Amino acid sequence: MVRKTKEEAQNTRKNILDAALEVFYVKGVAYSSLEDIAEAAGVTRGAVYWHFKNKADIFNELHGEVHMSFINRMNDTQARNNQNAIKQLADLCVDSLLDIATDIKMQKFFTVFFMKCDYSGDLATLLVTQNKQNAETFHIIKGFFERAIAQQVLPKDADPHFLSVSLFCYMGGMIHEYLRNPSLVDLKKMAGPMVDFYFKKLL
Amino acid sequence: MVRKTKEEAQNTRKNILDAALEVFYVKGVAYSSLEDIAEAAGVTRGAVYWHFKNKADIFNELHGEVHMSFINRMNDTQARNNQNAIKQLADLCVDSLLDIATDIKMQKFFTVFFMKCDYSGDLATLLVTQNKQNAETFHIIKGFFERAIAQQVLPKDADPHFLSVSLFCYMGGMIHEYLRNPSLVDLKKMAGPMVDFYFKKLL
DNA sequence: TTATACATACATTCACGTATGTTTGTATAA
DNA sequence: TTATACAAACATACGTGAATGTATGTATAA
Repeated sequence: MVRKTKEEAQNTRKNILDAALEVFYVKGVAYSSLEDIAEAAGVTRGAVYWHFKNKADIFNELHGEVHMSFINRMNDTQARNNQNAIKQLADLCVDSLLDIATDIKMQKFFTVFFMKCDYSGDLATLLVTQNKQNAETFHIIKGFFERAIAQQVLPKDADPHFLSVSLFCYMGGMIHEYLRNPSLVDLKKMAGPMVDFYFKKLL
Repeated sequence: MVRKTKEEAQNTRKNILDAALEVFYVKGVAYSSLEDIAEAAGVTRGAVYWHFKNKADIFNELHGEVHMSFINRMNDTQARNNQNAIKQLADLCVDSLLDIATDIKMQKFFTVFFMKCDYSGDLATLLVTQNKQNAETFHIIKGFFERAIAQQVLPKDADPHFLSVSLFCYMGGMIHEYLRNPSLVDLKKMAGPMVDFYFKKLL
């Protein structure tokens, strides 16, 4: 039973990626074999090697997916640039956090990225990729602050770079701590107040 | 050439731990074999297995060391509890960040913990341990805020729990981002301003 | 017909845990 | 005090399993 249609092939590819996320989440990237992934996807390693070069390739693909969804969301928000940029940015932060707090797949993604992965060997290049993608995210955030200054929502002497860095660290820390210990940082309840706390003194 | 004295034995044990940190930092915990560590320490796997149960045991030991040094520092600061608690806490944060920005061994420690380790399998229990230890750290931080309220440095309606959580996330994010991309978050220069930025909101 | 989309089979490597060997500090009894 | 027994502190050797990448087989969509 082979030679599926192109559509079917794309489907098994997607199944492999979905299965990989699940296996990575449960066993960790380092301890997951391609056999594990294949089994979870209902195929053999042959199929996995047909669609992907190796484990790192699969992991890269997963990472790209998440990054894209976040970039798209940010650009969508940015597109409506008539409103108060600070409010837009604050809403964007809260929405993102609530998304992570709600969407189980997102949680699995970030848990894998933060805690179930050793960024060494083949995966070391991903750190470089992540830095580039973070720079992209960072640049967009900076844009919000710059527009806020132009809108005179922030004072002229506000430092967009500094603000972006601090916000970036704050957000990353929240996501990380939430995933590590949801009972300590209950994002569903605290996302709003936590973000407000950051933006409070800026206005 | 065997049966060293007790003192010598403790020394090789320390050598193994030092070598392990180095190997973990370069190759990642998941991709480091006990042979790698033994070779770096100038011994054989026999010595490693004599002093430690397995790789996870070594990693646990390393983690405990770092945690202890931080707890000690916090308790030392806390002991001088005559001063302004907020100022103490702020100084503590800046000092810790500068320490990490300066001490290469610390950087290797945290780089391994954040990016060179898959917390799965045998290492999964470390997440639980870390949570307990974080709770300890968290409790001490909370104490600072509570004393600040008692000192009337903070208003009575300030929420120590909330403040501790946000500070904890902020600090963790800074360390993580610094290690991932030192050029983006230059801790040596930004540690002071970043911490000030947080505490400014409180006063 | 041919390349696609896999499944199956194979060879190799590597790391792990354990078992065993060896030497010598060290405690104890005579 | 010294001889002796024991166990500490490793090194070496062994067996095993597991995962990897590739090579090959095969049925079918295009």
